[in-house]
Amino acid sequence: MTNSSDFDLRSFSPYLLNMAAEHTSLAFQPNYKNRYGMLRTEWRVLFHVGRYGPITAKGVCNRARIHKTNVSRAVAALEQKRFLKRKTVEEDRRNEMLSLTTTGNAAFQDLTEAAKDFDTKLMAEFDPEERAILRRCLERLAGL
Amino acid sequence: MTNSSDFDLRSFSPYLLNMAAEHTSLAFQPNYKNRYGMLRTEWRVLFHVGRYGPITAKGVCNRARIHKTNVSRAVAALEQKRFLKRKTVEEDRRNEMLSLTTTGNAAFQDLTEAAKDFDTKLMAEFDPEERAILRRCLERLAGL
DNA sequence: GCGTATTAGTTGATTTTGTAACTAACAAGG
DNA sequence: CCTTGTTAGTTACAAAATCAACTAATACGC
Repeated sequence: MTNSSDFDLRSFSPYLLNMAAEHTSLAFQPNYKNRYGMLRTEWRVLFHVGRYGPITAKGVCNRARIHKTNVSRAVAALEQKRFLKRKTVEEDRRNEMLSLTTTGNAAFQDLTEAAKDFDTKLMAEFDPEERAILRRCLERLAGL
Repeated sequence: MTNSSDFDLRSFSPYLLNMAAEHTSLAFQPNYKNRYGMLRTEWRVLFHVGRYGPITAKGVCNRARIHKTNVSRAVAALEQKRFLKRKTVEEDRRNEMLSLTTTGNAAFQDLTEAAKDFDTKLMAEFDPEERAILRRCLERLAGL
């Protein structure tokens, strides 16, 4: 009974989740990689700045759950590519407000549309209740 | 209408999947990391060898969808930790059959039990139909 | 005010992963 | 046999994520 031969890794949720996450992320990757030369982290930061900005790097960390060193590097890269600009907050000079440039905003709009479409196609395979359950489960598993 | 302010990254499945995958994987990590000093890839390879072995590295690649370089390194690490042994197949000396040592098998049994328990606890939050739907969706999204 | 603690953000070193080129063993066609 | 092609697995190199130590600015306690 303690025999492990009845346990398949596919029954192990973290494993399945990783497979699904990798598979879908990889499928979306060309959108930001080929067209804008962005990394996954950069696209995520760009999204958060576009959607919730002006916002501080710390704010992005909290919302996106990305470590501050990675945010820092992504911000530097996005700034160099002229997608994003920063402005020190005078009341507390430790903070920098991040916002998108016109170019950055265009990319953001474009990628957001692509993401919407991508997601719609992905979810088209499931019916509405399934989608709702899937989403609820994932949010819960993600600790949101 | 083309406005992106109504689109939250939490509505984007690849993102949600990544969050859920990271969160749950991180929660399980101590089991193989602290107790056996293994990396995630090593634990996955150990599992596949234990569950489906004797098996070749290539076989692990296919089943586990891990790239051969990573399997190669994980096998080397597991071998050094005396969890696994290899034996060249004499009929075709390109192949190596991988199998667990006694120590490796003990770790495998132990970790498999831990994985079962972990998954049971994770899934306890959902009712049976939800679980079934979740699993079906994930398998589909993972391209299985 | 002044020493200490905190916080935002950056930088450098280490580790891990991914990519590409490589070796060794075999297979197949001539 | 001997060239060409293919497969299993390794190694070397580049890209990326993680971790720790650092700077700069502010807050707090006395």
